[in-house]
Amino acid sequence: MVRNTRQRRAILQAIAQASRPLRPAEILEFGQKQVPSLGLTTIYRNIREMVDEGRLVRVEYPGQPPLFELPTGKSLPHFVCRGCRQVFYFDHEAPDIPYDPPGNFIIEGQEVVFYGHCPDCAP
Amino acid sequence: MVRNTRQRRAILQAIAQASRPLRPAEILEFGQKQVPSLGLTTIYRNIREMVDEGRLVRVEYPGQPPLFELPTGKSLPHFVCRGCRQVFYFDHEAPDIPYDPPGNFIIEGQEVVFYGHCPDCAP
DNA sequence: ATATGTGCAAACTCTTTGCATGGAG
DNA sequence: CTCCATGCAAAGAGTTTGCACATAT
Repeated sequence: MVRNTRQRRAILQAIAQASRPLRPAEILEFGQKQVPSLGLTTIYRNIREMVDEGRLVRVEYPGQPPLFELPTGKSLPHFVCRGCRQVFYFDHEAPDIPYDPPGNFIIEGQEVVFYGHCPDCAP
Repeated sequence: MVRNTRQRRAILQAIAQASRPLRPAEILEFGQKQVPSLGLTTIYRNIREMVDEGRLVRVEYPGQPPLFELPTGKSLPHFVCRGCRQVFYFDHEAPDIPYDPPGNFIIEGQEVVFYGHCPDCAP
């Protein structure tokens, strides 16, 4: 039984209104404008549940703490620049790779990371 | 001036002998078989330098602390088990993905991560 | 009424930093 | 003999947990 609390509404609203993925501390900051008593613990507990339910997506950038955003629906390949180390999303989906796994490994999904140089860091 | 210490040799040897990327705590565990006094601080300081020099590669998977491995030259696909969360290497190279990058991005390499269940965690 | 959700403080994990000692060159 | 490297302890980020109180249903 999932309860519809002020806190949960504030958390989702904060993420929905942002134009970029947010850190937990940022969700707290924005959420407290709706519910001033909101605590970090509640943020963590709720984003964890929401990620498990698929209502939220965790985004990881190398060497940084994770960010959270609403699901976009597609799994876009990302690109790590060897110059500035920034991470970019490519906006077209990458084709699946045909791969025959050894032993009894069961492949259920895949992710592709491209490395190279972004336009600003072109060698 | 980089010094060739027992500790550095132990760290590199631990990583070289492993059949999978290691966490800093695992590097410590294996390295202490060579140099019992080896400390975690030394691990962190050295892997950071080695990564900067390109003698070591940092591998990041969502929701996990980073792992470290030697540069392979070829891109062996990694496999992350959704059960035990361990990371495995697959020993055959994955075929390159034909992908046309947007704008002026230059793709120099790629890495593929498969997700699923390993033999021990088969559902 | 009742069980789930919240908020505080404390615990925990991973990583970095300060500083005196150790050892490679 | 000089410095760089090491190891300890402590500090720092980010995250999780224990527990009493609040509140949605």
